Amino acid sequence: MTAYDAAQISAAFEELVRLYRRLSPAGGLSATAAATLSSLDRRGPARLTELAVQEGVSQPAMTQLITRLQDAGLAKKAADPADGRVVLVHITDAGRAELSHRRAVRTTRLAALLERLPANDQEALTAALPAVAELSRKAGKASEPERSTA
Amino acid sequence: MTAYDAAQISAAFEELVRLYRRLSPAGGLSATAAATLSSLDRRGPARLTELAVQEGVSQPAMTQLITRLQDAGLAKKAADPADGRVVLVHITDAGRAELSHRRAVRTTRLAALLERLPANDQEALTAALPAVAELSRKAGKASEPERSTA
DNA sequence: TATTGTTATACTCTATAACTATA
DNA sequence: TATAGTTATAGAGTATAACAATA
Repeated sequence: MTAYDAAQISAAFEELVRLYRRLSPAGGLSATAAATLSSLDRRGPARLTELAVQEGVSQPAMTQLITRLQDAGLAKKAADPADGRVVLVHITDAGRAELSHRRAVRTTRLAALLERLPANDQEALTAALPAVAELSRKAGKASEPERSTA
Repeated sequence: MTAYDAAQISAAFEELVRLYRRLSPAGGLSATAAATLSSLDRRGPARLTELAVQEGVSQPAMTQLITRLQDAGLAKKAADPADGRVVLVHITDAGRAELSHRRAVRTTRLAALLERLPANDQEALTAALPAVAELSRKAGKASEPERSTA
């Protein structure tokens, strides 16, 4: 893995993010809102501070974002019985439905593009999936060091 | 390429976009500003309306974004000699330098993660680069961009 | 005292509507 | 009339600072 390879992969990221934005459905949720909701769906309930760090926004911004999600019925706040200062944020069924809808739209649009790729390109993308998962996992560990017993 | 494969690749996109956001330098430019500047760099001068459509924002929003970029010295507006109504937007040397800096930061951070991946994962990512380029090319040829949140 | 979260205030970025200038 | 862009106004989303409540 040379520095050149890293630069190439980084450039490919730029392309993919641009493509992702084009494939994503319009309306409703901001980028941070969608990412936060997705995190609540994948990882389960979380504290406000935790979510703020995760998404790279300030604590007040996350307070307000969660308030908006709650007003929209997509998330809800609950008290932590063990610590009165803590707010635990949960995704709601409506939140899951919204996420699911957005993913379905994106996937449908992406599938239409993938179909038009040569077979070897399709295979290369599929073959890279475990590497992406591992990369994401390592990045997650980097900025959220503890909390893992392993 | 099954529907399941498409869904998996779509999910991997979600992970990559999250990772990209975390790797990107915080200061200065908004996501749209960075994307617009990058487009001006890659594709050359463009009209305001063209840029607005490309980035999925309104025309007034693009007017203001370009004004901000111009105030920051990163882009400049020029008249189109062929049509008095048209404004052609150019990137400046300072704009290119800013882009270059942002890419360097992102690449450095990404390289640190890539180094810690097993060799076969590194190879799978490198092997997927041509497929990403092709995917991006096909998407570019497809219809107009959607408004992008999520 | 330290941690968790909220409130107050201001700034950036965006959209829609109404406008000006050119074709 | 149609097109390219700007100005006016309002709202969403964000940050920093100051605050309240709990540990």
